[in-house]
Amino acid sequence: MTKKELILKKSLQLFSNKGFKGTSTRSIADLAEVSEGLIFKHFKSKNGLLSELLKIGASKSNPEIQKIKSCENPKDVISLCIKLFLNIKKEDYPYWRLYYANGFEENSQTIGLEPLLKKTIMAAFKKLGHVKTELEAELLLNSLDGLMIKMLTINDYNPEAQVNLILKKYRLS
Amino acid sequence: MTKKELILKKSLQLFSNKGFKGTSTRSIADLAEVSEGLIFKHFKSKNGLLSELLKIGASKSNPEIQKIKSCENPKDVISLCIKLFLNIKKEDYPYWRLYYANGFEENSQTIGLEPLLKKTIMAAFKKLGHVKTELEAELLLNSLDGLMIKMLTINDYNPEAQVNLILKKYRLS
DNA sequence: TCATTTAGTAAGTAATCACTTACTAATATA
DNA sequence: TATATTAGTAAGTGATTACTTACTAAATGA
Repeated sequence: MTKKELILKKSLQLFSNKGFKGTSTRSIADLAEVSEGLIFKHFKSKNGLLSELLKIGASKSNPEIQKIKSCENPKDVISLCIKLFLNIKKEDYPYWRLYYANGFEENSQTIGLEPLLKKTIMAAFKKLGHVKTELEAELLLNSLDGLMIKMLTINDYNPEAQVNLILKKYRLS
Repeated sequence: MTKKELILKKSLQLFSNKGFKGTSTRSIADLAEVSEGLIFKHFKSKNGLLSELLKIGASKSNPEIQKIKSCENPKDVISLCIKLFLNIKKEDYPYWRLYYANGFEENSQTIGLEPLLKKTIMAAFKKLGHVKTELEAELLLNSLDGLMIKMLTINDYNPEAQVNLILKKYRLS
């Protein structure tokens, strides 16, 4: 593991646990055992480091999202969205925590899964004959966001029972 | 309005918009047009000020919660929980933003409406003959938390259509 | 091989942080 | 009215902040 990768790893850990503003570049350097200057050599600024982390995290979660988007069967689309949680690895929790926390910051106009999946879910509901597709999509996304936040916040929370219940409500199990 | 009240008002505004860690005591003093020292005279520390704000906000929202808790009819309990959003005044949004953002901080083991309403909702579902009352209560709370976060994050978001849709799903409209 | 870029550091920088001190003016209470 | 408490401020405090500078050592490429 290069020192650049070490900085990325340790800063994700700290940002995710103590928050972006609650983490100093000094503490990142200490934990990664590199000089503080190296952070700025590689990422230009603390914000640049954050952007890089969000970019990497997004690209990691992209295949999963793409799989849903390219799905023809609308029932499978809904089903896969609901099951999304079960496929998120523990090691990726810090990224998702960062992603959600970032939605609470100034200026952000969207939060959670909506920008990633709303259009796809709307299309699926339309295929299934629903009329108010936007409202239905938002309802599902709100439920999923609520569950996601719980999963990311509470230690060792197992989302499986909730996932099964939601599947049942949508008659997908 | 006393200077103490001014500090409370302006700090809530800043904490809610820029986050607790993103707000300096200096900036609070500037906005409230008081000396920085006065903040510490009244609230001992920056954290003490935050606690006071959360305490005031909680006491403000308490009557609404108590009304739900003292409700005999289980259908009314569920209905009132869902309609909770419609009764939150725009002026109280900053408090709720602070409350939810605080749930994302270190150490917090709960987030959102769960600590306020879970037991009450479980009891209501039990009265209505549900078996898996905890799962059902969590599902409802997740949906409501998701909606709440959206309402607090997105400017001028109107939750009414979502509220009506959720009421419909629970056959309460 | 030699010049240039890259990885890396130690030791700064000014600005900002939460908080304190030492003080005055107003207000309440006996 | 005398005394004690409270409200309020100006000017600090040392520590920490994100970031820079000036410098090596290693790798790379023509």
